Amino acid sequence: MATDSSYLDGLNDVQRKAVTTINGPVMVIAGPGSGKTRVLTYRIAHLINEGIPPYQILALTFTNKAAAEMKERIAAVVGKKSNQLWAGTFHSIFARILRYEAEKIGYPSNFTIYDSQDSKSLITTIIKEMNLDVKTYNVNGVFNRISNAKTNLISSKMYADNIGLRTQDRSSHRPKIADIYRAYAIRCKRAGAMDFDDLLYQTYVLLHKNPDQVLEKYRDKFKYVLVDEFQDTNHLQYSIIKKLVAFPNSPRNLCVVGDDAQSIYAFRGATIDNILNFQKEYKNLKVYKLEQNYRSTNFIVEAANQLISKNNKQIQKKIWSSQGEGAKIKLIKAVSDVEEAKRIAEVILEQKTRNHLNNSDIAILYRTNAQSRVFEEHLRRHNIQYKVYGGLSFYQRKEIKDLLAYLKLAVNPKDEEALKRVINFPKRAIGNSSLDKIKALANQQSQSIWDILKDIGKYQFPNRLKTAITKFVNIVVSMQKNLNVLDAYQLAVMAGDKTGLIATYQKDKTIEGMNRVENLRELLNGIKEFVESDEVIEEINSDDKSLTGYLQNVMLYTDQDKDNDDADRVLMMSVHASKGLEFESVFVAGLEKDLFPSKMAVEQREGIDEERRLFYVAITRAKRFLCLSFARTRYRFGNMVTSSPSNFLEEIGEENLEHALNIMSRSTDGRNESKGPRLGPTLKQRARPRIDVDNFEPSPISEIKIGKQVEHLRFGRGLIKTLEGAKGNEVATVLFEEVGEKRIMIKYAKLKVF
DNA sequence: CTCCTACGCCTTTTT
DNA sequence: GGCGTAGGAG
Repeated sequence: MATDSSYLDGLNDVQRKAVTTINGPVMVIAGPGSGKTRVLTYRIAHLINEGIPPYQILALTFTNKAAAEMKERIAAVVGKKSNQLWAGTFHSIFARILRYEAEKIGYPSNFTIYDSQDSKSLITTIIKEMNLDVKTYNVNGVFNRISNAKTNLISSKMYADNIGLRTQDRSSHRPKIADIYRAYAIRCKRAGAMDFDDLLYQTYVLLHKNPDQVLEKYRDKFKYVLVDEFQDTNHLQYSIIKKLVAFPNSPRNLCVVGDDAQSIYAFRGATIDNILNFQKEYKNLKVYKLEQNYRSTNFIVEAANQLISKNNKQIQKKIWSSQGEGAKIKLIKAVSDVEEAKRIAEVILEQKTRNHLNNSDIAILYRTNAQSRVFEEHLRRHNIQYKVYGGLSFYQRKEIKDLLAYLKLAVNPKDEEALKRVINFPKRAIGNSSLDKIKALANQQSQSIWDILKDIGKYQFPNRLKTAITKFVNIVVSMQKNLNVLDAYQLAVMAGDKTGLIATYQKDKTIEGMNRVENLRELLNGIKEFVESDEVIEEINSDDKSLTGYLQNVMLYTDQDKDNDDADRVLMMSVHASKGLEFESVFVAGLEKDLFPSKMAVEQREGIDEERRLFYVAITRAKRFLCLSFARTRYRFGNMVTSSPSNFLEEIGEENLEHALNIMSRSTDGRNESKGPRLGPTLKQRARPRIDVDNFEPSPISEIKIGKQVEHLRFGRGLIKTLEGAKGNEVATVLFEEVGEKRIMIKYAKLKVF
C-alpha cells in the first residue's frame, strides 16, 4: 500500500488528519497562511500512494497557476503518475469535457471561447439590431443579468417565463432583456462559441440532459473530487460538483478546502453560503480547521482576527501565529494621494536598507487598479524597480486580439466576434454598412455570417464588395487548409504575414505602433514556446499542441497565472489579485471611505462584510511588516476629491498599531463640513444610536420628506436633504450622523421617520 | 469608406 | 483623466 509516506511527517495534527481522511465528505477550513496548499497536494499524493489511480481524481481550482503549482508539488512526491491527474481550473476542466461531448448539446467540438469583451460586443450588436436604446440597455448591466441567470441555472426560456425577473426588468425599464438573452444564446450557438459562463453552464446542461451516457460516465470516472477555494464557488459550480458526487450509494468522496473569511468574489456570483451550509448538506461530514498561521507575526494575525470578528456570518475560528510577536502595524496619514505614494516609496527604501528586504519581498496593494499610477511615478523617481499586475492583460491588447482572431477564424470561421474584428482590418474596403447588410441576411436565414461570405457569389452585392470579400474568404480558407499541416506557430506566422496585419502595424512609426509590433513578436514567441514545450498537457488531450489547444489555453489564461518572474521588483496589484500570495512587507493603500470599502459595496446588502473580508485578505498577505495608508485628498475621474479615513482602520484594534489612531478628530472636509466622519476626539467614541432591529418598521414612502429625521438599519440616524426621481423610484440624499451623505433609493433602503 | 472630433460614461474587484 | 462610440466632414 503506502510506499513512502514521509510527507506526513512535516504536518501538524489537524493537517495530517485532513490529508489522511480520504473517504467520505471532508471540509477543510484553512485560515490564511495555514498550509492549505500543502494539505491539498499531500492529500492527493496520499490518495495516489494509497493506490487510487490518478485519473480517478478530479481537483478543481480557480487559477491555472494554483493547478500547476499543485501538480508540480504532487509530482515531487509521487513521480510522473501525477500526469494522469485531472487537475485544473473549473473552466479548463469543463472545457475539456465539453470538447469531447459538445455534439450532444448541439455545439461543434471546435467551439471557440468568447471572453467578456466578445460577449459584451455581441450583446451590444444585438441591442442595436433590436433598435433598443443603448443607454437604458447598457451592456454591462445586460451582460451581468444574463451571466447571473446562467449562474443560477436559468435558461433564456426560463428567464422569459420567470415573473420575478421580468418584473425586475420592467421596473428598471428594460423589459426586453429576456429577448436579448434569447438572441444572445442563439447567436453564440450559431457562432459555435461559448462564453465563460457557458463553459460551466453548458457542462451542467450536458450532465443534466444526458444522465445515462454522460453523467454516469464521469461519476464513475471521478471517484475522488477535491475543490480548492470553495468559498468562491458559485451556485452553478457547486451544482455541477454535486451532480458528480451526490447520487444514491455514492461514497461522496468530496473534499472542499476554503476559508469563508476570504470569500471575495460575490460580485461574480460566488456565494459564501456554499461553504457556510456545507455541513447541513453532508451529514457525516468531517470538518478540519487549520488555525495555526505559519506566515505572519502576531500583531498582524491579531489585527486580522479583530477585523473579521465584526462580520456576522462566519464559521467560528481563531487564527493564531507561531511566528513571534513581530512589529506593530504602521499607519501613514497622508494629505494627498501624491504624498501617500511619496511616503510609501520612502518607507520602502528604508525597509530595504534597515531590514535588508529585496524589492520582491514587498507588495503594494490597493482596492482599484486605477490607484497604481501614482505609485508607479514615485517608485520610478526613487529608482525602485516595480511591476504592476492586472489592468489590461497582454491578451486583451488590440493587436494581440487581432492576430488571435485570425487564428480563431481558421479553427472556427463561424466565430462572429473574431470575424467582425478582422474582416476589415487591415482595411479591405468592407465597411460597416456592407457588413450590416450581410449580417441582416445572415440573421434572416439563421445562418452565420461566414456561411453568407463563403457563398457571396450567390447574392446580390456590388462586384467591388464581392471581390473584397472573396479575397478575405480565401485568406481564411488557406489557413483552414493548413490546420492539419502546420503547427500553431507556423499558422500564426502565416496569420501575421498573409493578412497584412504585421505590415499594417509596422507602418505605424509612433511609439505605440512600435510597441504593438513588439507585442506581436512576443505573441509569436509565446506560441513557439507552447508548440515546442514537451510538457504533456493531459492524457486526454495529449496531442493538443494544435491551434485549438493553444487558443483554449490563451482564452482561459489570466494575469494571475503569470509566474512571478525572478526579477527583483516591488509588486503592485489589486487586493483581489493578491489572494494566495505572501510578502515580507505589505502596503495597503487608500484606506478611505468610499474607496475601501468601496462606495458600491456600502450600498449593497452584505457588501460591507465582503469588503471586510477583502481587507482581511489584504492584511494577511504580510509576513512581517504591514503598513496601511490613507490620503485626505485624491484624484478621481480627473478631479480632486476629499476623503476621510476608512472605518476599517478602527476595526483592527488600536493596540496592534504602531501609533495611536488619533486621525479622526478634525473635520476633514473643507467644502462640506458635514460630510466627513465625526467620530469625536477618540476612536472609542462610537456612539451609534442603537436601533431596535427586531421592531424596525420602515415608514411608507409618503412620509419621507425633505427635512425629516430618519433611521436606517445600517447607517443609523440621518436627515433627508433632497428628494428626486420619478414616483416609485425616489432617490433621497440623506445626511447621516455617522457615515455622512448617502444617496438612497427609498423603495429598497427602508427608512423610518422618527 | 475612412478619418477626425466631441461627448459621455466611467471605476470596484475578474474566471 | 481616459476610453469607446457616435456623428459629421472629406
